[in-house]
Amino acid sequence: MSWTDDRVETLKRLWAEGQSASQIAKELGGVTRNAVIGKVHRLGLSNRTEGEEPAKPAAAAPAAAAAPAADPAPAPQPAPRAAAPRAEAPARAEPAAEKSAESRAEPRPEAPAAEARPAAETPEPAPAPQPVFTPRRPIVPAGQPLPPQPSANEISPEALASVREVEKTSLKLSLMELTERTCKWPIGDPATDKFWFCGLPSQPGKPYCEAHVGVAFQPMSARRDRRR
DNA sequence: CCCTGATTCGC
DNA sequence: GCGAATCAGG
Repeated sequence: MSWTDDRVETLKRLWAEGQSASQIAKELGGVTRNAVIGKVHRLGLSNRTEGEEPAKPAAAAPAAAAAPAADPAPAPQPAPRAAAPRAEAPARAEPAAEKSAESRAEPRPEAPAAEARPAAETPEPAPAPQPVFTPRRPIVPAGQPLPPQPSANEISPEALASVREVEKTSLKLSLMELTERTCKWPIGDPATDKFWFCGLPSQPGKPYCEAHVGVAFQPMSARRDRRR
């Protein structure tokens, strides 16, 4: 396979989305992750710190240089390995007044209809997973602002939200694409085209990714526990 | 071990 | 330019 204009375009897009080289390689097909990485570098889009120059302070000034008067940068801040890939911010005017909102407490990132279904009864979680375009967010681990809730046995809303988030970033693999290390959690309706498998890295020895392991392996039904 | 990207270097 | 091999890290 060669790097046709089309494939390069796809590469750029996926890379910008934050997909890993191996994932991109798999989607493109016919290339290895090395090829992808190599191409990425050749294209010069290895580091996506757009709008922010790496600021390579030419600290290698010859010793002959006299006293630099005032030392400006006291904290060199060793460039972090690789900035987390963030989605393109919606180019918007930035009113200075925006700052006040900064102190606001976050009103909870997502709160979709967290219908508490009967535990791990049915594997089909999302009734209608719309193929919405995801801006590639780094999976919020759903912290733990809410300690213990009523039933410690139920799937927490956070967990459900987390799962939904994860499913947005699922690789949507087909049956054939599943391997021993991809999450095999089914998403969507098998009777329709909107069906695929999660495909995210599975937990070692488990059939599902971390998020799905969490909802798949419940400690038995939460209800009817009081029975004695 | 699994994975990640980075780099090298023969082709 | 390409990408396998290798390196370096998580």
